[in-house]
Amino acid sequence: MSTLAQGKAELERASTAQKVADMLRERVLDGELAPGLRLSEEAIGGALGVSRNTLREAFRLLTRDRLLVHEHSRGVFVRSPTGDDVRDLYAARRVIECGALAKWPDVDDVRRNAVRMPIEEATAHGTRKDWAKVGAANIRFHRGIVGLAGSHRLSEESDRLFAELMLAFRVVSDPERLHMSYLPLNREIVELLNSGDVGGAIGKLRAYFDLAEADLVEQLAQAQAGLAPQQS
Amino acid sequence: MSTLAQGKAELERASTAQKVADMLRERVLDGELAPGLRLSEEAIGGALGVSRNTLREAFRLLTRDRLLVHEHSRGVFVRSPTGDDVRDLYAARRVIECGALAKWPDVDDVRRNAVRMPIEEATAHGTRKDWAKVGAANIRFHRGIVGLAGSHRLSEESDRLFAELMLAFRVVSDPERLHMSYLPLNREIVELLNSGDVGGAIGKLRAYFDLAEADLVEQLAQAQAGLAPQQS
DNA sequence: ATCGTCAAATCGTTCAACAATCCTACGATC
DNA sequence: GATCGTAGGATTGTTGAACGATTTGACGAT
Repeated sequence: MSTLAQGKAELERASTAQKVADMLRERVLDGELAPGLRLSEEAIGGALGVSRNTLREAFRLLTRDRLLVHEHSRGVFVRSPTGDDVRDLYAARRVIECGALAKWPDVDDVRRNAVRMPIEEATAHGTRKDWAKVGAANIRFHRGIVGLAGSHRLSEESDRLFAELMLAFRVVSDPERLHMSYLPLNREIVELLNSGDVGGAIGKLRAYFDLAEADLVEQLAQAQAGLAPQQS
Repeated sequence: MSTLAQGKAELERASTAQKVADMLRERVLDGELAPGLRLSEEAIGGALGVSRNTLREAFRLLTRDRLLVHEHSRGVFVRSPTGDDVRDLYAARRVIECGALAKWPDVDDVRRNAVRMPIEEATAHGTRKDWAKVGAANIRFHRGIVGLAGSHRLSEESDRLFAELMLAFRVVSDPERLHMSYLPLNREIVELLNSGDVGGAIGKLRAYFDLAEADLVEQLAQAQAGLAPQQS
Protein backbone atom coordinates (compact mmCIF):
# COMPACT_ATOMS: atom_id res chain seq x y z
CA MET A 1 0.00 0.00 0.00
CA SER A 2 2.76 2.39 0.88
CA THR A 3 4.52 1.69 -2.38
CA LEU A 4 1.30 2.41 -4.19
CA ALA A 5 0.80 5.73 -2.54
CA GLN A 6 4.40 6.54 -3.22
CA GLY A 7 4.00 5.76 -6.90
CA LYS A 8 0.89 7.84 -7.08
CA ALA A 9 2.63 10.83 -5.56
CA GLU A 10 5.39 10.40 -8.09
CA LEU A 11 2.97 10.28 -10.98
CA GLU A 12 1.03 13.28 -9.83
CA ARG A 13 4.15 15.34 -9.66
CA ALA A 14 4.46 17.18 -12.87
CA SER A 15 4.20 20.69 -14.24
CA THR A 16 7.35 22.49 -15.24
CA ALA A 17 6.28 25.51 -13.22
CA GLN A 18 6.04 23.36 -10.10
CA LYS A 19 9.50 21.93 -10.60
CA VAL A 20 10.98 25.34 -11.26
CA ALA A 21 9.28 26.67 -8.14
CA ASP A 22 10.69 23.81 -6.06
CA MET A 23 14.17 24.50 -7.34
CA LEU A 24 13.90 28.21 -6.64
CA ARG A 25 12.47 27.53 -3.19
CA GLU A 26 15.57 25.55 -2.25
CA ARG A 27 17.85 28.28 -3.52
CA VAL A 28 15.98 30.88 -1.52
CA LEU A 29 15.97 28.88 1.70
CA ASP A 30 19.63 27.98 1.25
CA GLY A 31 20.40 31.66 1.08
CA GLU A 32 21.88 31.35 -2.39
CA LEU A 33 19.26 33.82 -3.49
CA ALA A 34 19.59 36.44 -0.80
CA PRO A 35 16.66 38.41 0.61
CA GLY A 36 16.03 41.60 -1.31
CA LEU A 37 17.47 40.22 -4.53
CA ARG A 38 15.50 40.91 -7.66
CA LEU A 39 14.74 37.89 -9.83
CA SER A 40 14.92 38.88 -13.47
CA GLU A 41 12.50 36.96 -15.64
CA GLU A 42 14.82 36.90 -18.59
CA ALA A 43 17.94 35.92 -16.67
CA ILE A 44 16.37 33.14 -14.61
CA GLY A 45 14.21 31.89 -17.44
CA GLY A 46 17.22 31.72 -19.71
CA ALA A 47 19.37 29.99 -17.08
CA LEU A 48 16.73 27.36 -16.36
CA GLY A 49 15.63 26.94 -19.95
CA VAL A 50 11.98 27.69 -19.41
CA SER A 51 9.80 30.26 -21.07
CA ARG A 52 8.84 33.49 -19.40
CA ASN A 53 5.21 32.50 -19.03
CA THR A 54 6.09 29.29 -17.26
CA LEU A 55 8.56 31.08 -15.04
CA ARG A 56 5.93 33.62 -14.08
CA GLU A 57 3.67 30.77 -12.99
CA ALA A 58 6.51 29.50 -10.80
CA PHE A 59 6.89 32.99 -9.36
CA ARG A 60 3.21 33.03 -8.50
CA LEU A 61 3.57 29.78 -6.59
CA LEU A 62 6.44 31.14 -4.52
CA THR A 63 4.65 34.44 -3.99
CA ARG A 64 1.79 32.45 -2.53
CA ASP A 65 4.24 30.96 -0.04
CA ARG A 66 5.46 34.49 0.77
CA LEU A 67 9.02 33.65 -0.21
CA LEU A 68 8.86 36.19 -3.04
CA VAL A 69 7.14 39.53 -3.19
CA HIS A 70 5.70 40.88 -6.39
CA GLU A 71 5.82 44.59 -7.21
CA HIS A 72 3.82 45.72 -10.17
CA SER A 73 5.89 46.42 -13.26
CA ARG A 74 9.04 46.13 -11.17
CA GLY A 75 9.42 42.42 -10.86
CA VAL A 76 9.66 39.85 -8.11
CA PHE A 77 12.12 40.00 -5.22
CA VAL A 78 13.24 37.58 -2.57
CA ARG A 79 11.34 38.62 0.51
CA SER A 80 13.41 40.28 3.22
CA PRO A 81 11.33 40.16 6.39
CA THR A 82 11.14 43.27 8.54
CA GLY A 83 10.68 43.55 12.29
CA ASP A 84 6.96 44.00 11.76
CA ASP A 85 6.88 40.83 9.70
CA VAL A 86 8.57 38.89 12.48
CA ARG A 87 6.14 40.24 15.06
CA ASP A 88 3.26 39.24 12.81
CA LEU A 89 4.70 35.78 12.30
CA TYR A 90 5.10 35.17 16.01
CA ALA A 91 1.62 36.49 16.78
CA ALA A 92 0.28 33.90 14.36
CA ARG A 93 2.50 31.15 15.75
CA ARG A 94 1.46 31.94 19.32
CA VAL A 95 -2.19 31.43 18.47
CA ILE A 96 -1.71 28.39 16.29
CA GLU A 97 0.83 26.41 18.27
CA CYS A 98 -0.52 27.18 21.74
CA GLY A 99 -4.00 26.30 20.51
CA ALA A 100 -2.72 23.09 18.94
CA LEU A 101 -0.79 22.13 22.04
CA ALA A 102 -3.99 22.36 24.07
CA LYS A 103 -5.22 19.33 22.11
CA TRP A 104 -2.45 17.13 23.55
CA PRO A 105 -4.79 15.20 25.86
CA ASP A 106 -7.08 14.30 22.94
CA VAL A 107 -4.62 12.86 20.43
CA ASP A 108 -3.07 9.43 20.00
CA ASP A 109 0.55 8.40 20.43
CA VAL A 110 1.56 8.67 16.79
CA ARG A 111 0.75 12.37 16.90
CA ARG A 112 2.43 12.77 20.26
CA ASN A 113 5.60 11.11 19.04
CA ALA A 114 5.74 13.57 16.18
CA VAL A 115 6.36 16.12 18.93
CA ARG A 116 8.65 14.02 21.13
CA MET A 117 10.99 12.50 18.58
CA PRO A 118 12.36 15.66 16.94
CA ILE A 119 13.60 16.79 20.35
CA GLU A 120 15.46 13.52 20.83
CA GLU A 121 17.05 13.95 17.42
CA ALA A 122 17.87 17.57 18.11
CA THR A 123 19.75 16.75 21.32
CA ALA A 124 21.60 13.95 19.52
CA HIS A 125 22.72 16.35 16.82
CA GLY A 126 23.45 18.96 19.45
CA THR A 127 26.09 16.79 21.12
CA ARG A 128 27.74 16.45 17.72
CA LYS A 129 27.50 20.23 17.29
CA ASP A 130 25.66 19.79 13.99
CA TRP A 131 23.67 22.99 14.34
CA ALA A 132 22.10 22.86 10.92
CA LYS A 133 20.46 19.52 11.75
CA VAL A 134 19.47 20.84 15.15
CA GLY A 135 17.61 23.63 13.38
CA ALA A 136 15.89 21.22 11.03
CA ALA A 137 14.80 19.01 13.94
CA ASN A 138 13.55 22.08 15.75
CA ILE A 139 11.31 22.90 12.82
CA ARG A 140 9.96 19.35 12.89
CA PHE A 141 9.24 19.77 16.59
CA HIS A 142 7.04 22.79 15.97
CA ARG A 143 5.53 21.13 12.94
CA GLY A 144 4.57 18.24 15.19
CA ILE A 145 2.91 20.63 17.59
CA VAL A 146 0.78 22.10 14.82
CA GLY A 147 -0.05 18.60 13.69
CA LEU A 148 -1.80 17.98 17.01
CA ALA A 149 -4.65 20.14 15.73
CA GLY A 150 -5.34 17.60 12.99
CA SER A 151 -5.90 20.16 10.27
CA HIS A 152 -4.10 19.77 7.00
CA ARG A 153 -4.77 23.39 6.08
CA LEU A 154 -3.39 24.66 9.36
CA SER A 155 -0.24 22.59 8.92
CA GLU A 156 0.31 23.94 5.44
CA GLU A 157 -0.11 27.52 6.57
CA SER A 158 2.33 26.85 9.38
CA ASP A 159 4.84 25.52 6.90
CA ARG A 160 4.59 28.83 5.11
CA LEU A 161 5.15 30.67 8.37
CA PHE A 162 8.20 28.52 9.12
CA ALA A 163 9.65 29.10 5.68
CA GLU A 164 9.19 32.83 6.03
CA LEU A 165 10.86 32.70 9.42
CA MET A 166 13.84 30.85 8.02
CA LEU A 167 14.10 33.69 5.56
CA ALA A 168 14.35 36.09 8.47
CA PHE A 169 17.11 33.93 9.95
CA ARG A 170 19.08 34.44 6.75
CA VAL A 171 19.34 38.14 7.49
CA VAL A 172 20.81 37.80 10.98
CA SER A 173 24.40 36.96 11.75
CA ASP A 174 24.50 33.33 12.87
CA PRO A 175 21.16 31.53 12.58
CA GLU A 176 22.32 28.41 14.39
CA ARG A 177 22.87 30.18 17.69
CA LEU A 178 19.12 30.72 18.02
CA HIS A 179 18.19 27.09 17.56
CA MET A 180 20.93 26.05 19.91
CA SER A 181 20.02 28.33 22.77
CA TYR A 182 16.36 27.35 22.82
CA LEU A 183 16.86 23.60 22.73
CA PRO A 184 16.75 23.09 26.53
CA LEU A 185 13.54 25.10 26.68
CA ASN A 186 11.96 22.79 24.14
CA ARG A 187 13.08 19.79 26.16
CA GLU A 188 11.29 21.19 29.18
CA ILE A 189 8.11 21.55 27.15
CA VAL A 190 8.17 17.89 26.21
CA GLU A 191 8.86 16.85 29.79
CA LEU A 192 5.95 18.91 31.04
CA LEU A 193 3.72 17.26 28.44
CA ASN A 194 4.87 13.81 29.47
CA SER A 195 4.13 14.63 33.09
CA GLY A 196 0.60 15.66 32.10
CA ASP A 197 1.00 19.37 32.77
CA VAL A 198 -0.37 20.69 29.48
CA GLY A 199 -1.03 24.15 30.87
CA GLY A 200 2.54 24.46 32.04
CA ALA A 201 3.78 23.35 28.64
CA ILE A 202 1.68 25.98 26.92
CA GLY A 203 3.01 28.64 29.27
CA LYS A 204 6.57 27.63 28.53
CA LEU A 205 5.91 27.56 24.81
CA ARG A 206 4.55 31.07 25.03
CA ALA A 207 7.66 32.12 26.96
CA TYR A 208 9.78 30.61 24.20
CA PHE A 209 7.91 32.69 21.63
CA ASP A 210 8.45 35.87 23.64
CA LEU A 211 12.17 35.27 23.90
CA ALA A 212 12.68 34.15 20.32
CA GLU A 213 10.66 37.04 18.92
CA ALA A 214 12.51 39.68 20.93
CA ASP A 215 15.85 38.17 20.03
CA LEU A 216 15.10 37.95 16.32
CA VAL A 217 13.60 41.43 16.14
CA GLU A 218 16.66 42.90 17.81
CA GLN A 219 19.09 41.09 15.54
CA LEU A 220 17.03 42.20 12.56
CA ALA A 221 17.19 45.80 13.72
CA GLN A 222 20.96 45.52 14.05
CA ALA A 223 21.27 44.08 10.58
CA GLN A 224 19.10 46.86 9.17
CA ALA A 225 21.16 49.52 10.96
CA GLY A 226 24.35 47.96 9.66
CA LEU A 227 23.11 47.99 6.08
CA ALA A 228 21.63 51.49 6.06
CA PRO A 229 23.34 53.66 8.67
CA GLN A 230 23.05 56.82 6.59
CA GLN A 231 19.31 57.08 6.95
CA SER A 232 17.77 60.50 7.62
CA MET B 1 -3.17 60.92 5.54
CA SER B 2 -6.10 58.61 5.01
CA THR B 3 -6.68 60.05 1.56
CA LEU B 4 -3.05 59.38 0.75
CA ALA B 5 -3.20 55.78 1.78
CA GLN B 6 -6.43 55.45 -0.17
CA GLY B 7 -4.83 56.86 -3.29
CA LYS B 8 -1.89 54.55 -2.93
CA ALA B 9 -4.14 51.56 -2.65
CA GLU B 10 -5.93 52.70 -5.78
CA LEU B 11 -2.72 53.11 -7.69
CA GLU B 12 -1.38 49.78 -6.62
CA ARG B 13 -4.46 48.07 -7.84
CA ALA B 14 -3.76 46.82 -11.29
CA SER B 15 -3.00 43.60 -13.10
CA THR B 16 -5.59 42.17 -15.42
CA ALA B 17 -5.15 38.79 -13.82
CA GLN B 18 -6.04 40.24 -10.43
CA LYS B 19 -9.20 41.85 -11.77
CA VAL B 20 -10.23 38.68 -13.55
CA ALA B 21 -9.61 36.72 -10.37
CA ASP B 22 -11.77 39.14 -8.37
CA MET B 23 -14.59 38.80 -10.88
CA LEU B 24 -14.41 35.04 -10.85
CA ARG B 25 -14.24 34.98 -7.06
CA GLU B 26 -17.55 36.82 -6.85
CA ARG B 27 -19.16 34.45 -9.32
CA VAL B 28 -17.97 31.46 -7.36
CA LEU B 29 -19.12 32.79 -4.01
CA ASP B 30 -22.45 33.86 -5.48
CA GLY B 31 -22.97 30.31 -6.62
CA GLU B 32 -23.21 31.35 -10.24
CA LEU B 33 -20.26 29.07 -10.87
CA ALA B 34 -21.39 25.98 -9.00
CA PRO B 35 -19.01 23.69 -7.10
CA GLY B 36 -17.64 20.93 -9.28
CA LEU B 37 -17.97 22.95 -12.46
CA ARG B 38 -15.04 22.85 -14.81
CA LEU B 39 -13.73 26.20 -15.98
CA SER B 40 -12.65 25.95 -19.60
CA GLU B 41 -9.74 28.21 -20.41
CA GLU B 42 -10.96 28.88 -23.91
CA ALA B 43 -14.58 29.56 -22.97
CA ILE B 44 -13.89 31.85 -20.02
CA GLY B 45 -10.95 33.55 -21.63
CA GLY B 46 -13.04 34.27 -24.71
CA ALA B 47 -16.00 35.52 -22.70
CA LEU B 48 -13.86 37.88 -20.63
CA GLY B 49 -11.62 38.95 -23.48
CA VAL B 50 -8.33 38.01 -21.86
CA SER B 51 -5.61 35.78 -23.13
CA ARG B 52 -5.13 32.24 -21.94
CA ASN B 53 -1.90 33.06 -20.14
CA THR B 54 -3.46 35.88 -18.17
CA LEU B 55 -6.46 33.73 -17.35
CA ARG B 56 -4.18 31.01 -16.08
CA GLU B 57 -2.55 33.49 -13.74
CA ALA B 58 -6.00 34.39 -12.43
CA PHE B 59 -6.69 30.68 -11.94
CA ARG B 60 -3.50 30.37 -9.90
CA LEU B 61 -4.61 33.19 -7.64
CA LEU B 62 -7.95 31.54 -6.97
CA THR B 63 -6.31 28.17 -6.52
CA ARG B 64 -4.18 29.74 -3.79
CA ASP B 65 -7.40 30.78 -2.06
CA ARG B 66 -8.67 27.21 -2.42
CA LEU B 67 -11.74 28.31 -4.36
CA LEU B 68 -10.53 26.39 -7.39
CA VAL B 69 -8.72 23.09 -7.63
CA HIS B 70 -6.23 22.37 -10.35
CA GLU B 71 -5.91 18.91 -11.86
CA HIS B 72 -2.96 18.38 -14.11
CA SER B 73 -3.83 18.32 -17.81
CA ARG B 74 -7.50 18.23 -16.87
CA GLY B 75 -8.17 21.83 -16.00
CA VAL B 76 -9.45 23.82 -13.06
CA PHE B 77 -12.71 23.15 -11.26
CA VAL B 78 -14.75 25.03 -8.72
CA ARG B 79 -13.96 23.35 -5.44
CA SER B 80 -16.74 21.26 -3.97
CA PRO B 81 -15.88 20.71 -0.32
CA THR B 82 -16.30 17.22 1.14
CA GLY B 83 -17.11 16.23 4.67
CA ASP B 84 -13.43 15.78 5.36
CA ASP B 85 -12.77 19.27 4.10
CA VAL B 86 -15.36 20.69 6.48
CA ARG B 87 -13.89 18.78 9.41
CA ASP B 88 -10.46 20.10 8.50
CA LEU B 89 -11.77 23.64 8.22
CA TYR B 90 -13.40 23.53 11.62
CA ALA B 91 -10.33 21.97 13.24
CA ALA B 92 -8.35 24.95 11.97
CA ARG B 93 -10.99 27.45 13.03
CA ARG B 94 -11.18 25.94 16.51
CA VAL B 95 -7.49 26.49 17.07
CA ILE B 96 -7.30 29.92 15.49
CA GLU B 97 -10.45 31.52 16.84
CA CYS B 98 -10.31 30.08 20.33
CA GLY B 99 -6.67 31.07 20.56
CA ALA B 100 -7.42 34.56 19.29
CA LEU B 101 -10.32 34.95 21.70
CA ALA B 102 -7.98 34.24 24.60
CA LYS B 103 -6.27 37.53 23.78
CA TRP B 104 -9.44 39.48 24.59
CA PRO B 105 -8.07 40.86 27.91
CA ASP B 106 -4.98 42.24 26.16
CA VAL B 107 -6.50 44.23 23.30
CA ASP B 108 -7.93 47.74 23.06
CA ASP B 109 -11.51 48.77 22.43
CA VAL B 110 -11.24 49.26 18.69
CA ARG B 111 -10.39 45.58 18.32
CA ARG B 112 -13.08 44.57 20.79
CA ASN B 113 -15.71 46.55 18.93
CA ALA B 114 -14.80 44.69 15.76
CA VAL B 115 -16.22 41.68 17.59
CA ARG B 116 -19.19 43.38 19.26
CA MET B 117 -20.58 45.44 16.42
CA PRO B 118 -21.22 42.72 13.85
CA ILE B 119 -23.48 40.98 16.36
CA GLU B 120 -25.50 44.16 16.82
CA GLU B 121 -25.86 44.45 13.06
CA ALA B 122 -26.74 40.81 12.72
CA THR B 123 -29.59 41.04 15.21
CA ALA B 124 -30.84 44.20 13.50
CA HIS B 125 -30.92 42.42 10.16
CA GLY B 126 -32.39 39.38 11.84
CA THR B 127 -35.50 41.29 12.93
CA ARG B 128 -35.94 42.32 9.29
CA LYS B 129 -35.44 38.69 8.25
CA ASP B 130 -32.63 39.71 5.92
CA TRP B 131 -30.77 36.44 6.27
CA ALA B 132 -28.16 37.18 3.66
CA LYS B 133 -27.00 40.23 5.62
CA VAL B 134 -27.14 38.23 8.82
CA GLY B 135 -24.72 35.78 7.26
CA ALA B 136 -22.39 38.56 6.15
CA ALA B 137 -22.40 40.11 9.62
CA ASN B 138 -21.72 36.70 11.09
CA ILE B 139 -18.61 36.41 8.99
CA ARG B 140 -17.49 39.82 10.19
CA PHE B 141 -18.02 38.65 13.76
CA HIS B 142 -15.63 35.76 13.33
CA ARG B 143 -13.26 37.93 11.37
CA GLY B 144 -13.20 40.28 14.33
CA ILE B 145 -12.36 37.40 16.63
CA VAL B 146 -9.38 36.43 14.50
CA GLY B 147 -8.34 40.08 14.42
CA LEU B 148 -7.82 39.97 18.19
CA ALA B 149 -4.64 38.01 17.54
CA GLY B 150 -3.17 41.00 15.74
CA SER B 151 -1.63 39.01 12.92
CA HIS B 152 -2.25 40.08 9.36
CA ARG B 153 -1.17 36.70 8.05
CA LEU B 154 -3.53 34.86 10.37
CA SER B 155 -6.42 37.07 9.31
CA GLU B 156 -5.74 36.44 5.65
CA GLU B 157 -5.59 32.70 6.14
CA SER B 158 -8.86 32.88 8.06
CA ASP B 159 -10.44 34.76 5.18
CA ARG B 160 -9.50 31.86 2.97
CA LEU B 161 -11.04 29.43 5.44
CA PHE B 162 -14.25 31.49 5.52
CA ALA B 163 -14.44 31.65 1.74
CA GLU B 164 -13.99 27.91 1.51
CA LEU B 165 -16.69 27.42 4.10
CA MET B 166 -19.11 29.61 2.17
CA LEU B 167 -18.43 27.31 -0.74
CA ALA B 168 -19.55 24.39 1.39
CA PHE B 169 -22.73 26.31 2.24
CA ARG B 170 -23.52 26.50 -1.47
CA VAL B 171 -23.86 22.75 -1.61
CA VAL B 172 -26.43 22.47 1.17
CA SER B 173 -30.08 23.28 0.83
CA ASP B 174 -30.69 26.62 2.59
CA PRO B 175 -27.52 28.31 3.80
CA GLU B 176 -29.32 31.05 5.69
CA ARG B 177 -30.88 28.69 8.19
CA LEU B 178 -27.45 27.96 9.64
CA HIS B 179 -26.54 31.58 10.25
CA MET B 180 -29.94 32.26 11.72
CA SER B 181 -29.96 29.43 14.19
CA TYR B 182 -26.56 30.25 15.64
CA LEU B 183 -27.13 33.97 16.11
CA PRO B 184 -28.31 33.72 19.75
CA LEU B 185 -25.27 31.60 20.57
CA ASN B 186 -23.01 34.32 19.22
CA ARG B 187 -24.85 36.90 21.30
CA GLU B 188 -24.12 34.88 24.40
CA ILE B 189 -20.44 34.81 23.53
CA VAL B 190 -20.30 38.59 23.33
CA GLU B 191 -22.20 38.92 26.61
CA LEU B 192 -19.79 36.56 28.35
CA LEU B 193 -16.89 38.62 27.03
CA ASN B 194 -18.43 41.85 28.26
CA SER B 195 -18.91 40.32 31.69
CA GLY B 196 -15.24 39.38 31.75
CA ASP B 197 -15.71 35.62 31.52
CA VAL B 198 -13.27 34.92 28.69
CA GLY B 199 -12.98 31.23 29.52
CA GLY B 200 -16.73 30.84 29.33
CA ALA B 201 -16.79 32.62 25.98
CA ILE B 202 -14.15 30.30 24.60
CA GLY B 203 -16.09 27.29 25.80
CA LYS B 204 -19.25 28.54 24.12
CA LEU B 205 -17.38 29.31 20.93
CA ARG B 206 -16.06 25.77 20.94
CA ALA B 207 -19.58 24.48 21.44
CA TYR B 208 -20.70 26.57 18.49
CA PHE B 209 -18.02 24.97 16.33
CA ASP B 210 -19.10 21.49 17.38
CA LEU B 211 -22.71 22.14 16.48
CA ALA B 212 -22.00 23.95 13.24
CA GLU B 213 -19.55 21.33 12.07
CA ALA B 214 -21.86 18.42 12.80
CA ASP B 215 -24.77 20.20 11.12
CA LEU B 216 -22.82 21.07 8.01
CA VAL B 217 -21.23 17.66 7.67
CA GLU B 218 -24.62 16.00 7.90
CA GLN B 219 -26.21 18.28 5.34
CA LEU B 220 -23.24 17.70 3.08
CA ALA B 221 -23.65 13.95 3.40
CA GLN B 222 -27.33 14.28 2.51
CA ALA B 223 -26.50 16.38 -0.54
CA GLN B 224 -23.91 13.83 -1.62
CA ALA B 225 -26.36 10.97 -1.17
CA GLY B 226 -28.97 12.86 -3.15
CA LEU B 227 -26.62 13.45 -6.03
CA ALA B 228 -25.12 9.97 -6.17
CA PRO B 229 -27.55 7.42 -4.76
CA GLN B 230 -26.48 4.68 -7.18
CA GLN B 231 -23.12 4.16 -5.61
CA SER B 232 -21.84 0.60 -5.16
C1' DA C 1 21.23 71.14 -6.04
C1' DT C 2 16.56 70.33 -8.03
C1' DC C 3 13.76 69.50 -11.61
C1' DG C 4 12.25 67.82 -16.49
C1' DT C 5 13.34 64.93 -20.48
C1' DC C 6 14.82 61.08 -22.93
C1' DA C 7 16.48 56.41 -23.92
C1' DA C 8 17.28 51.72 -22.34
C1' DA C 9 15.64 47.93 -19.85
C1' DT C 10 12.06 45.27 -17.99
C1' DC C 11 7.48 43.94 -17.11
C1' DG C 12 2.39 43.06 -18.60
C1' DT C 13 -0.27 41.06 -21.95
C1' DT C 14 -1.51 39.04 -26.17
C1' DC C 15 -1.22 35.84 -29.96
C1' DA C 16 -0.17 31.69 -32.53
C1' DA C 17 1.67 27.26 -32.61
C1' DC C 18 2.88 22.54 -31.29
C1' DA C 19 3.53 18.72 -28.02
C1' DA C 20 1.43 16.14 -24.30
C1' DT C 21 -2.46 14.52 -22.09
C1' DC C 22 -7.18 13.31 -21.33
C1' DC C 23 -11.88 11.85 -22.71
C1' DT C 24 -15.07 9.41 -25.80
C1' DA C 25 -16.59 6.27 -28.82
C1' DC C 26 -15.92 2.58 -31.74
C1' DG C 27 -14.63 -2.14 -32.55
C1' DA C 28 -12.00 -6.46 -31.46
C1' DT C 29 -11.46 -10.28 -28.66
C1' DC C 30 -12.79 -13.65 -25.38
C1' DG D 1 -22.37 -9.40 -23.27
C1' DA D 2 -18.37 -7.56 -21.02
C1' DT D 3 -13.65 -6.22 -21.09
C1' DC D 4 -9.91 -4.53 -23.41
C1' DG D 5 -7.32 -1.94 -26.84
C1' DT D 6 -7.24 1.59 -30.15
C1' DA D 7 -7.97 5.64 -32.83
C1' DG D 8 -9.93 10.50 -32.95
C1' DG D 9 -11.05 14.91 -31.18
C1' DA D 10 -10.75 18.25 -27.60
C1' DT D 11 -8.24 20.59 -23.96
C1' DT D 12 -4.33 21.65 -21.42
C1' DG D 13 1.01 22.53 -21.02
C1' DT D 14 4.64 25.05 -22.79
C1' DT D 15 7.08 27.78 -25.91
C1' DG D 16 8.54 31.86 -28.61
C1' DA D 17 7.88 36.26 -30.42
C1' DA D 18 5.80 40.62 -30.42
C1' DC D 19 4.22 45.27 -28.75
C1' DG D 20 2.50 48.64 -25.42
C1' DA D 21 3.20 50.28 -20.59
C1' DT D 22 6.04 51.24 -16.78
C1' DT D 23 10.21 51.85 -14.36
C1' DT D 24 14.94 53.22 -14.08
C1' DG D 25 18.98 55.91 -14.60
C1' DA D 26 21.50 59.44 -16.71
C1' DC D 27 21.88 63.62 -18.95
C1' DG D 28 21.27 68.42 -19.30
C1' DA D 29 18.59 72.88 -18.12
C1' DT D 30 17.19 76.07 -14.75
